[in-house]
Amino acid sequence: MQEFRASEKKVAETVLKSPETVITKSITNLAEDSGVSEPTVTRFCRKLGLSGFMELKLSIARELPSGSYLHENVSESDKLPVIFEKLFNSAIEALKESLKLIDPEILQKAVDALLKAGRIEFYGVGGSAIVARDAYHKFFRLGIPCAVHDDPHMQVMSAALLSKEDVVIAISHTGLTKDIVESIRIAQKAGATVIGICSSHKSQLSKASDITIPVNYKEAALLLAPMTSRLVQLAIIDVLFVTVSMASFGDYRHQLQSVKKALIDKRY
Amino acid sequence: MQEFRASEKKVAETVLKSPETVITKSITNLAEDSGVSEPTVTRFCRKLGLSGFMELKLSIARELPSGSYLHENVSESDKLPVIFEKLFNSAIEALKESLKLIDPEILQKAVDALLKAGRIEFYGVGGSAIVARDAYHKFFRLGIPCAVHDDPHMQVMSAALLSKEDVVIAISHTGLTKDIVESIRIAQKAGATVIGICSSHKSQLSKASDITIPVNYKEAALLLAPMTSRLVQLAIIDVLFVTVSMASFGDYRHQLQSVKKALIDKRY
DNA sequence: AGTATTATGTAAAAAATTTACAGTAAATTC
DNA sequence: GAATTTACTGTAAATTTTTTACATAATACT
Repeated sequence: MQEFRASEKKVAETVLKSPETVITKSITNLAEDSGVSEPTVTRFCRKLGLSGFMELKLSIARELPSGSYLHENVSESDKLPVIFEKLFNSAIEALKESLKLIDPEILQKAVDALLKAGRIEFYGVGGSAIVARDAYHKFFRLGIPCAVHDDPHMQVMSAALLSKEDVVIAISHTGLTKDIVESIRIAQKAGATVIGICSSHKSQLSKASDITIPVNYKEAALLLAPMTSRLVQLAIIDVLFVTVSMASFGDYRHQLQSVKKALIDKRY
Repeated sequence: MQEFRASEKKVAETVLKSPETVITKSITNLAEDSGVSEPTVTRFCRKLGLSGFMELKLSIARELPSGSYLHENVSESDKLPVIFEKLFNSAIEALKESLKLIDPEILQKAVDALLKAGRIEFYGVGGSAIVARDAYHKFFRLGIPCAVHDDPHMQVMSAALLSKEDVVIAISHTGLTKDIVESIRIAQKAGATVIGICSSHKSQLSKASDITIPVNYKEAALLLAPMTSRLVQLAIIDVLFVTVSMASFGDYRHQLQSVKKALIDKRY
């Protein structure tokens, strides 16, 4: 935005105001609406690294969500096909947004901690317990000593036994769950590093964690928030897991394969 | 496709062959590549319900995945930012594809069965146990008698006790897990309706189930398949849950609210 | 087999986008 | 403080792209 000249800023504002209408407009239209001339619009596009106005429209179209019913909550009158579409679309949007908003640097920090970890514990209660369990189910296969606790009492007991190299991954949608925050405080006292996964930057959990991975804090459809943010959380766990197993120079490869082999007889 | 004329089919083929290149082409280009004239391309667009070629390009751009690394597997040399992008993109693609491929009619059948259910049980082992548990965690809040079992022995015992109005939701990524198939056979013998959620049309689970919800059978990146299909499974559970709670005329509304209230003291 | 209808292409017109150029405003230098 | 230069923006023309109108070829039906 700083790089733009006065007239180009006008164009930028018009585009940002309603990107979805720009793609239907012609360059003359957009120029008029912004109070500038056509070549200015072209110059604006060039400055964005695009070949011209045509490409601008195309790249806006690509960014734009494909479905209808965007950022809409489900309502009681909705029938299944509509709920289906709304729900899947908001999940897709949440993942897209996270892809933009989550800083890979933070994830890398989390991975670094996990690679050094002597022991990894996953804490979550209620709905977040599922995510914790999923994480456990993955990391456990690498042969790293792991534990998952959805019982706050087990969490505090287990946390007290951790040591300096150990890592706790704490999951809470709101980041306001008292039990979880208490558990990680104890883990930290014991010297462990805490990775927090939650939806709010300002929550107790993110303040208390050593590394915070923020999920979906731009959520629009409130009713669907817990569902979509949980999908994002799971995807983040996947990223951490895949990166950890790749980063350790194939050390874990035969660990994973032996686990896979053990399951063969369980299938048709 | 049937509606198209010979020359229009040529255009359709060219577009389907590589949609991503069409958006960079001009109408003359596309006409040449398809061996037809420009107006034919315009006519083709009109038949699709679009105003012209311009709109075709835009709507293709909208459909097209935003990220790079499409349908690519993660490889050992990948660093975290790349893994992050690949994983999230394949999750997004999987959801988009499911949105197109899953027939709402089938989901509706599942909902109808669930609405009539006197008791709902969720079965899954290994990685799918997480999905089953998540489903339980949702439906249980509606006040419907529910159970989740990841232990095959518990599954068969519990299944034997079911009756005609009861429903089992069985989850298996491959659909080939012996234990699950055995469990649902017993549930069916007891008279229960079985809803199967799995990735293959031809799997044992889908054959054995009364209602099969297929997930992601067009998967490309094999290594990521279990991760992405699990996200889709969870999203489907969400759809079933939301539809069931909406469909019952708000009956469940205060059930959900009392559950919510019960949790207030657990937060800051 | 001839007529009618449908399908496709050619050429011209219209629309949209870009380029070249000119004028104005601002900034820098003397 | 004036002059010159540089940067910014608009006008008009040229080019490209897309669409429309019309003509011809092909197919089907009587």
